[in-house]
Amino acid sequence: MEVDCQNKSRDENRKDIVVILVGAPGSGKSTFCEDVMRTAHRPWVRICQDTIANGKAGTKSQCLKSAADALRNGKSVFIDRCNLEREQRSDFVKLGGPQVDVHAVVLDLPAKLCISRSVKRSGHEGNLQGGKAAAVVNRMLQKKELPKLGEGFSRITFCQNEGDVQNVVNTYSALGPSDTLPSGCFGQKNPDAKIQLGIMKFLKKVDAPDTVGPDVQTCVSKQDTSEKLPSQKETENVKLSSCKASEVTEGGDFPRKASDVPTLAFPSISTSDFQFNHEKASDIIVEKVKGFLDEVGNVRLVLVDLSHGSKILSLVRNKAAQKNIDSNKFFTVVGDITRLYTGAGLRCNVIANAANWRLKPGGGGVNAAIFSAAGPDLEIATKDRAGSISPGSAVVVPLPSTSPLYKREGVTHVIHVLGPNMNPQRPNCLGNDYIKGCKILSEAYSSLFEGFASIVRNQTKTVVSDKKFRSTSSELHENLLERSLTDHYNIDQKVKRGGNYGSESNKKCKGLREEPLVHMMSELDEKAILSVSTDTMEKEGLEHDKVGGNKVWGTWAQALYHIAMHPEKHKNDLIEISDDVVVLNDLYPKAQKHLLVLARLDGLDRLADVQKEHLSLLRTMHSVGIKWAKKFLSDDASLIFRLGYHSAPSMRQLHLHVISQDFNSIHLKNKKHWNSFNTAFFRDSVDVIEEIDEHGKATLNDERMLSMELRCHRCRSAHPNIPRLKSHISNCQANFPITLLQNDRLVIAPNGAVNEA
DNA sequence: GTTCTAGAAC
DNA sequence: GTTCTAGAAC
Repeated sequence: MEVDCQNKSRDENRKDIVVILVGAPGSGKSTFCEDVMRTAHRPWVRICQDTIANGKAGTKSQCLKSAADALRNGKSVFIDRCNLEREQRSDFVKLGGPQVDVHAVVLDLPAKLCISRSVKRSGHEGNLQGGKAAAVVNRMLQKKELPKLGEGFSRITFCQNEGDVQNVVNTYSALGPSDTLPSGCFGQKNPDAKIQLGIMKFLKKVDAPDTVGPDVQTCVSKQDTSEKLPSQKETENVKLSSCKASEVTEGGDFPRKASDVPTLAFPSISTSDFQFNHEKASDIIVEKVKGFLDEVGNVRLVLVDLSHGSKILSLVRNKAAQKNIDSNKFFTVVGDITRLYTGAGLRCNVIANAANWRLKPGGGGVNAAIFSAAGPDLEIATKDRAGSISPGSAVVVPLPSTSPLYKREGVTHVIHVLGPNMNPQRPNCLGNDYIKGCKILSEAYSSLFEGFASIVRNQTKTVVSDKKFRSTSSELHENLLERSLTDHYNIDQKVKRGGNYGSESNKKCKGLREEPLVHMMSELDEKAILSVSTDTMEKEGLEHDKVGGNKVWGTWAQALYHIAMHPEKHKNDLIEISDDVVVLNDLYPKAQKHLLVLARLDGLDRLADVQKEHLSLLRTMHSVGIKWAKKFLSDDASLIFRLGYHSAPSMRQLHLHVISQDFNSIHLKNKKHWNSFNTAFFRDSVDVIEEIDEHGKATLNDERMLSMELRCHRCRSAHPNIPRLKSHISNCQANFPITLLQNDRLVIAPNGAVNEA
C-alpha cells in the first residue's frame, strides 16, 4: 500500500511532530500556525476544528482522524483548538509514538488580551466574535489546566507575551525535516500556580485524598473555621468591622480555597428605595430562602445590609430562627456587599444586585456600589446579557476575571434582580397593591435563587466532567450531575459557536445551558419557580417575550439601535439623518421600495414603548416616510406605498416601514415575511398616530398573525405557498380592499387612482 | 432579521 | 426526486 511504502522509505532518524496548541480564543493559535507554516522547512498540516468539516466546525474525532492521516503521510501536525483542559488534549497526546513527538505550545497570554481580540475580530472561522466572545473566553479560561510533561508531552513551551510567541514561531519554522527539539518544559515563569487551580477546583467538591495534605478540607461535610461564620446557635450579625481581610494574591487568580461553598450574598430587594413593607418582605425572604435550601444542598445564602440598625435584617433573622433554618446555610451580614471578602473574610462567589430596570449603573445604594466596585467590566458583561429587566426577574451576569470585584473579592457572578416598586416617587409604582407586590417580590427571589442554582450547577459540571466523579447530595443535585455528564460532550462545540448564553436566541436550546438568563415574568406559573428542569428553562425563555411585556434583544437584533444611536458611524447606509430620525433602505427589502424611518430616541425600542409623549415624533416619522414615498412616486407613478409598524418587531428601535405594495423582492421568502406586512400585525402609521392620540397606546396584534394562511393583499385569494402567492401577486391587478383605501392608509401618485374593491 | 437544513408535502 | 416549510442556530 502507498502509505506503507512511504513509511518504509522515510528517514529512520526522522520524527514527525504533533504540536498541540493550548490557548483561549484570541490567544493567537491560528496566527501562530500560519506564521510557522509561512516559512517552515518541514511539511506541516494545521488541523483546525473550526474549519475541519468543509470549512465549518467539525468534531474532535474528525480532527483526530485528519491528524493521524497527516502523520501517516509524513507530515507534522498543528492541533489548532483550545485544548485548555487536560481531558480535551489527552486523545491528541496519544497520537505520539516512536516516530512521533508530541509537543505543547501554550499561548498563555493575558486574558484581557484574548478577550479584546476575540471581541474585536471579525470573520473568525469559529464564529466566535463580538460581545459574546468575552463571556466565552472568560469562562474557558476559568477551566484552564496548563499542560504537564506527565500527560505525555515530550516538550512544552509556554508563551506569556507576544515576544515569547515570536521566539517559538522562529523555533518551529526553522525546524528542518530531520530536526528535533530538546525535551522538557520551556518558558514557564510560574510553574505551579495555575496547574493547581484545576486540582483545587476538584478538591473543592469531593472528599480530599489523604495524600493531599492537612490544609485541604472538604466543603461537603465541614465548614472552614477560618471564615467568620456564625455557629448554629448564634443569631448575631457578622460585623465587618470586627473581621480582618484574609490573604489576597496580587493581581493573579483569586485564591480558591477547598472550603469555598457556593455562596450568594444578596441585599433585601425592594425594601429600601422601593419602600416595600419590611414585615411582608421579611416573610417572603424567609419563605423563599427556606424553600431554596430545602431543595439545593451545599450552598449558602447571605442577606446583606449596610446599616447597623437594619430592621429588615433583624426581622429576617428572627423569622429564620423561628423556622429553624440552618444558620450555617443562611445568615445575615451588616456591611458592604462589595467588600465581603476583604472586609469580612467571607467569600461569596455570587452577589445579587438590586438593579434598575435598564440595568445601568448609577442611582444609589447597592446598584451604584456594585457597578462602581466591579468597574466597566460589569457594565459590558451586563449589556452582553440583557438590555433591561422586568420586575420579578433576574439576569445572571458572569463577571470577567479582569473586574476588581472578581480579583479582589472572588465574585464570579453578579445577578441583577428587580423587585416591585411601592414608592410613588419611582417609576411603575404599584400603589398599595401588596397582592401584586408580594407576588412580584416572591418571583424576584425565585429568579435570583434559580440564577444562583444555575451557577452552582455549572460549577458542579466542571468538576464532574473533569474527573468523572459523582458525589451525592439531594435528589436535585443528583439530577444535575446526571445532566452534566451528558451535556459535557457538547461543550466544545457550543463554546466555539460563541455561546449566545442567556439571550433570546437560546430559548429553545436543549441540553447545555450555562448560567441562563433567568426571567420569571409575572405571567409565569408559580410552579416553574425553583424547578431546574430543561423544560422549565425553555418555558422561561419562551414566555418572557410577550407583546407589551419586557423584551430581551439578541445581538443580531440591535443593528438598528446602533444606527439610531450613532448614525455618524453608518453614514454610507443612511439616506437621511435628522435630530429625530434617520432613514435607510431596508437591508433585505421585501418590495421594490422598502425604507425604514428610524426613531433616534433611546429607550423607544418598539411600538409597545410608544406613549402620548412620543406623538410628535410619530408624526415626524410619518411625514418623513410620506416625503420619501412621494419622491419615489415622482419617479414611478405606478408604485403604491403603505406606511406602518410591526406589532412585535424583530429588530430593536422603533422603525416605520415605508414599503411599496408590489412585494416584488427575492428577500420575501416565507409566510412570516408576507404576513408581517399583510395582516393586522402590520399597524398603519395613520392608525397608530390616531390611537396614541386618543388612548395613549397603540393596538398590538398577536404574533400568531404571522402563521395565518397566505392571502393576496389585493383580491384576498388564498394561496398554498409562497412561490404560488408570489406568482399570483405579480399579476393580480384587483382593487385593494376598502379598509386599505380609507384614511390614507395607501399612498399613491397625485394623479393615480386606486379603485375600491 | 437571515441562513441552514431535515423532513414534510407534493 | 424536487419543492417548500418550519424550526434551530446565529
